[in-house]
Amino acid sequence: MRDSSGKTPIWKAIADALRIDLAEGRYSPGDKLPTEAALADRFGVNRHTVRHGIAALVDDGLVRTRRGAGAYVAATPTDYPIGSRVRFHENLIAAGRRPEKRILTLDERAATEGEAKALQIATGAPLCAYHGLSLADGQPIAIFESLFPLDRIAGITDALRGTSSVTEALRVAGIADYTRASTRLTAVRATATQALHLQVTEGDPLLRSSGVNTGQLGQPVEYGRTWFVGDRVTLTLET
Amino acid sequence: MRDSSGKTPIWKAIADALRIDLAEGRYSPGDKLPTEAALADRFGVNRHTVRHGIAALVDDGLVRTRRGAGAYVAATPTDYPIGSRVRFHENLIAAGRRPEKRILTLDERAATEGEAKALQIATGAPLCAYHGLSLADGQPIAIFESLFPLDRIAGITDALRGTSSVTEALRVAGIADYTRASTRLTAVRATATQALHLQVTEGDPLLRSSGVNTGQLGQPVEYGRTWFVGDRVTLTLET
DNA sequence: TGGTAAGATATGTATAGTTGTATAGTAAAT
DNA sequence: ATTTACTATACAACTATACATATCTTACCA
Repeated sequence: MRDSSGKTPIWKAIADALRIDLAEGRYSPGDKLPTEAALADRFGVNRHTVRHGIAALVDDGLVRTRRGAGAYVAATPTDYPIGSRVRFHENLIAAGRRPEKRILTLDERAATEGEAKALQIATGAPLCAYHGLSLADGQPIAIFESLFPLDRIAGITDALRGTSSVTEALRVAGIADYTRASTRLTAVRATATQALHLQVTEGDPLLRSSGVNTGQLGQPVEYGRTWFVGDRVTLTLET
Repeated sequence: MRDSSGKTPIWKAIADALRIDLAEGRYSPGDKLPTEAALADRFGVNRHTVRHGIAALVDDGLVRTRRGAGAYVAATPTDYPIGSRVRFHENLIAAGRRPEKRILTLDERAATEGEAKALQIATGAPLCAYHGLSLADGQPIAIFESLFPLDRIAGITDALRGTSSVTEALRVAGIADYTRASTRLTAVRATATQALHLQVTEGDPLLRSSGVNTGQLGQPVEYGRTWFVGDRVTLTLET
């Protein structure tokens, strides 16, 4: 079920891009469009694909071509059905919202190779896996998975069962303070399971953040990954 | 023994065979794989079976396909540090990659309300709009739009036409140094046009970063938005 | 000054090759 | 009986290349 909203053919996307250029007044009637070769280069496609796109504009009467000369603007569109241009849903999750955490699973298991590497422990070493859901005003905004090395932080599992707050649980387990050593961000598609928990559609864009928190001695105490719903969250970095 | 582990599907065997070819360096990033027909012939199977195998490699991010062109070995994802000093060329050179910028459009126009607010200028004030494509090792990794207030930085447009490097152009225009004042991140879907330029599929997840760079006096000199391809870039935060 | 020829540039046309998608069918495993 | 893995076929979409044809530019010459 992969975005049944229909894929736009390349030639149409090019035609639309040019239509926007016309509508925004980047070209006036009588102006010469870039050559087919230039456009093909700009869009990174074959000249024939550009020709197809231009043909659509000619068909609409927006452009007129002359063999050997070029393509010239005949008219500018009064309205272009490209839909919403650049859309800003800057839905800041600002202050004044009611945060909530919900535990999905909380268990102890062995570390996989990648997890072990991030936490600087041996593959197969025991860890606590805390998988949960973050909500604001009852609306899910992220799911996360936090992993704690049990060799370093015994009793973290029970601590988490009591509080659901990572900071609080780490304090109970003996880690008074911790700092974020690294953060990595990228965008991914929501899997079916993620989509279910986050109440979005499978394939919707998620902002994935992964990072390691270290204790006062520099030893990794938590490896966490969080998937934010792109529509509902904007991360703001202060520098 | 009808051990299921001994019964590898054909498509998987093909994928593994290709994976070995890649791992052993028989193909380098950017190289073209044999055509599906050729592979089908070589392995003595139907083209669809080969396609299934290649699809697995695409899913792993090892290979990229272009309709009508072929299947190409993908470059490994780029780590992109983002902090108070964001410099495209420096970042990628430090990562051992060959950076490149391509100008899509470069013109001067009036600021919209939102843009004016970000740059702390009056709505309708003149600005320079630089829309372009960023590549690493020839592979597109992001598209961006940078806006410069012309009242503060006269001549930036011509400077950009010459160099395409923001840092260099700002230097020519009199801004010796600048730092990033704020960064905001979220995940969005690629539009048809964005997908076209980035050579991804419409709807693929993009990491959108927007931020303001300020000069030494703290005055905004650039308001930029960048859309990174999730598959090809990981932003790393300096702490 | 004006005309003309040559060359570069640009669109139009043709052909073949490659990937993407859809449909239908077959044999084997569950 | 249904599902799974693969085959077979056809067509659509895009690429790659070559060449034909029209236009523009420039140089040259009378």
